[in-house]
Amino acid sequence: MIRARFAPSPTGYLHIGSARTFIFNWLYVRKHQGTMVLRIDDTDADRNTEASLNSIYEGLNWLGLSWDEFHRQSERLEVHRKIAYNLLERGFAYRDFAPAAADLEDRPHAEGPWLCNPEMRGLSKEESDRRAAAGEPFVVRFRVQREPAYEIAFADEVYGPQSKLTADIEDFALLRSNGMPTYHLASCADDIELKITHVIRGQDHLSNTFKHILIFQAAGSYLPRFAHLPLLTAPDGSKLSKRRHGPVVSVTTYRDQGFLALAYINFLCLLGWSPKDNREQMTLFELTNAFNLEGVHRSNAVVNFSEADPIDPKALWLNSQHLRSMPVETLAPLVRRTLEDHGLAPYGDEAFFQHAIETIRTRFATLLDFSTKGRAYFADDFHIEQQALDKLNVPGARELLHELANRIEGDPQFTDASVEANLRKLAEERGVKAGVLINASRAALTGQPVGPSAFAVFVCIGRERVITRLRQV
RNA sequence: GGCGCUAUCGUCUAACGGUUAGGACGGAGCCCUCUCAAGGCUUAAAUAGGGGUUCGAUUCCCCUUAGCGCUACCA
Repeated sequence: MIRARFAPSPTGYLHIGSARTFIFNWLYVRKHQGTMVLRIDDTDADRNTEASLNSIYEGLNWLGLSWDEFHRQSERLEVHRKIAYNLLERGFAYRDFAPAAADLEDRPHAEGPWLCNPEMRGLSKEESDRRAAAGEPFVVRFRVQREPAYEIAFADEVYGPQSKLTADIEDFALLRSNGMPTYHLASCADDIELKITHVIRGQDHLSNTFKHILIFQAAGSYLPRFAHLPLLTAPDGSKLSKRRHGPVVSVTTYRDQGFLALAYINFLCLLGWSPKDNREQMTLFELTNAFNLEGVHRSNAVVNFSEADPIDPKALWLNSQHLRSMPVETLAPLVRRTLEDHGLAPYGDEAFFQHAIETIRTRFATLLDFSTKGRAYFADDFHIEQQALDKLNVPGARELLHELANRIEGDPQFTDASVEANLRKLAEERGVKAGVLINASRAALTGQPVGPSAFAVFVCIGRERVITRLRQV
């Protein structure tokens, strides 16, 4: 039985890279009928905020992918400490009474990495116990075996065989001087306790995995399988950060930009993974079936955005593809929600509503378009754009539209074909090009210079409103 | 500095050691057309550099270069 976890730390909103990690975990778990564990890694009290936790939920909820178990590390501190003290007891760890390095920059890197403080590492048990009992603060460090040094090896499901000498691993901290566990300890302790079988996470942890294996082994635990994911970067190859790249790194931005959760998931999946059969647009079902760790890349993927164009064009394209191909019954509630969020109460019944969506969806890229470019299809208080105005300002156009309204009023059929016949006849009688009248009609009816076939628009908007709008210009 | 990872069109990616190096986004052009999309067709665009191994390297090995990650009492 597969058990995988997504373990964000609440130090910001849900990051686009974290979202992809969650999605890959979810896909893997669902494909193998396993258990998805959501674990909040909040052991760093100084940096964690409740606001950030909420924003992570917000992002996760929008994606709409569920989890089966939920845990918070801050509520599991005893589990972590128990393991740390067990390691201390058995000599796999020791107390370091040296004060924390005040300034990291001071640490001389010239002669290689810092490995340990030999004085502290060499402290006798009696001495260590005595100083601890006297209340001296200390950090618990893992005693990495170096004499003889040996090679730690594991096979990453994505990156393949990995190995590292213990001589290159520093005595990392397990417990801070305030008694809180570090990430390494808490993560491994919980992975053990929660019986996690697959650790699927960002590649930034690839080299940390050696430390984790040390902990797993010292704790006498089985080893989960590891799969590391390539990182998502900015176009210049740098790490995505809010400070430098702004809202493009937050999942909620895409939601607010009118993205469909599925399209966004689809887009994220294609970053660092490929079904290898040229498929691009895929449903959740297809993604779940196709997903495998073999298809995951080893090199980082760039999220393609710029200041002028903050959304990756491919994401936008994928969104428009889903927008036009998903079942209209599924899309309709999302559109309604978007309209309502923008203070619009769409008129008409559900059939009318869905017909309007069908009429315009192929030329929209996001849900937001329905409330802007598509406003006239759902409400009467739309604004006529300048370019549309230009089409209405053609000499004689308004009079023709008024006449067209009269003829439509007298048309018992009011179909695509009958409206077209009426319009073309009128144009011919008055010696104007049909196109001019067609464009003017669309402008009057929708406030837009462009849009669907004008005759489809007539039928979509409905006779009463068509007549009213044509007479109003 | 040390250790680790990575390297195919601008971007996302495909290619049992043998392909005219394929697809998609974006770009350009054409068709369709009442506008704009959509759709169809065409087109420009890549194996980082150097050595090996091999009859033959995008593919395997080494070096260089570049990028990224870790090297915290952050995760």
